[in-house]
Amino acid sequence: MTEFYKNNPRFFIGVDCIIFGLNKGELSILLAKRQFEPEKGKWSLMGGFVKDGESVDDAAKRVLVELTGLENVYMEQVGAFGEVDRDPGERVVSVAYYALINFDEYDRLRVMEHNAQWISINDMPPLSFDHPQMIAKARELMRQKVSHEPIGFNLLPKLFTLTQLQSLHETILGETVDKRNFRKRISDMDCIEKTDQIDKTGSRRGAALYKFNDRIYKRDPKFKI
Amino acid sequence: MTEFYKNNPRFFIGVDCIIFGLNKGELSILLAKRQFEPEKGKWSLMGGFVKDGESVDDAAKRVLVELTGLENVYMEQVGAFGEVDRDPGERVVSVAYYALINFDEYDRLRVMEHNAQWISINDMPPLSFDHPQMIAKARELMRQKVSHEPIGFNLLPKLFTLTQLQSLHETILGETVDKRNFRKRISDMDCIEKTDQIDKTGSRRGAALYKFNDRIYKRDPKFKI
DNA sequence: TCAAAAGTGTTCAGGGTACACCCATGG
DNA sequence: CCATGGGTGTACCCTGAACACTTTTGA
Repeated sequence: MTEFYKNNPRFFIGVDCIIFGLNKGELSILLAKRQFEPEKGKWSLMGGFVKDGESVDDAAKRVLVELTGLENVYMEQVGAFGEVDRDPGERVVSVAYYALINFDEYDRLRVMEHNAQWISINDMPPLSFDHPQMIAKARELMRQKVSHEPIGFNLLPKLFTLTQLQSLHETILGETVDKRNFRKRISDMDCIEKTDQIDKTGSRRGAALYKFNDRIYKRDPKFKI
Repeated sequence: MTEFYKNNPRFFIGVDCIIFGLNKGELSILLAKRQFEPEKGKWSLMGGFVKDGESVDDAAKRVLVELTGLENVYMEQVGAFGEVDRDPGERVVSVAYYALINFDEYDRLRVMEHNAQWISINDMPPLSFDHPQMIAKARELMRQKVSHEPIGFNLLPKLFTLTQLQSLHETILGETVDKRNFRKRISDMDCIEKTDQIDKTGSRRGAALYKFNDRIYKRDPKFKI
């Protein structure tokens, strides 16, 4: 190692995952009650440390797999959080990521083993460290993206009703939208296809199930909701 | 330190600053030819290492002051770059920031002492490490922001002509805009005020000089160009 | 007198928004 | 038969886009 590097200090680098899922129609985050100090007893994002020989992105993916068993999940970096005292235990610079997972597919056992629970974003308990800021920034990034890129489908089942899709968008955007206008925009988009299947669980009448067609989207990546 | 932390490795944490300025009307970045290995001879963003007891944001501000003498500069975090081999010399995780500075105000001497030069973004030389990706992401973030928030004025003199402002926006957005439509939008915004001064350097006829009124903007923070 | 940049309005189309009622079904 | 969510069309407004000529003045 050259002189250039070795006069500088080294730091722990953490990753924190803001894992979004739709729990009974409610946009929720996987949180765990901390089992150890510092901030034992507060709720906390799922995190870990970057290992030797592991990229920061890979560390985040590893944390996600350890907790949910899911690979190839949609993830975005939220940013680095580097205040000196952000972790009262030790100096840790943390890189936050958000992930959008399909609620039907994750490994229940792993989540239980980590004492993690789904908490609705409308019902956040006190959180440790700077995790509230991480979540706020993640939600803002998601909000900016959801209207222009088809990321919302990562949160929905493969087949979904338009009411589910609209409700998800309303939650992410934080505002209601007109049902007819919403459906008009949907029907203008080739990449959202009606199937011949019907969902009978949400209403007596039943609602048509739709699916997102990635191939069509890739061929003509326009998207506007 | 608890067991929880101490089994994890520590890393150098770098900061890299993408310093934008308007050099003779050209959007440019301060770059330095690397004086030492690794990648000696290639061009490089201005960077440094996070020190003990210093936040990551503060490290970026320190690098900016060391190079330009400027404080209270507009800066945004671009993100963390954490690939294992991104720096061939040593494992360094780097957090990139972009800064928008007023070209009239920086300290020429400091820049010279660091062998830094302004290079137009249209004329980028080969850059070291993952600096091209950092610049690309910074430009994308700036592009997203410039139409909705008044950040462009950080790059302009206190008094500027509408032609200068339009040209800046065109450079950042990467597309030309109609002069009349642009000026119509400007005149709709109370926070951009015409002064009674005239710039005679850009044309024979002379162009009215405008200024950005931060107080008015803060009172009614709407902005749309 | 001419080159070079500053400055100025109108028209049109398309997208976005507002809005209310009937349908199908299970209980 | 009724409660519940599913599904549908139109009219208007307004924003955004296109577009060309006159003015000023230093050289």
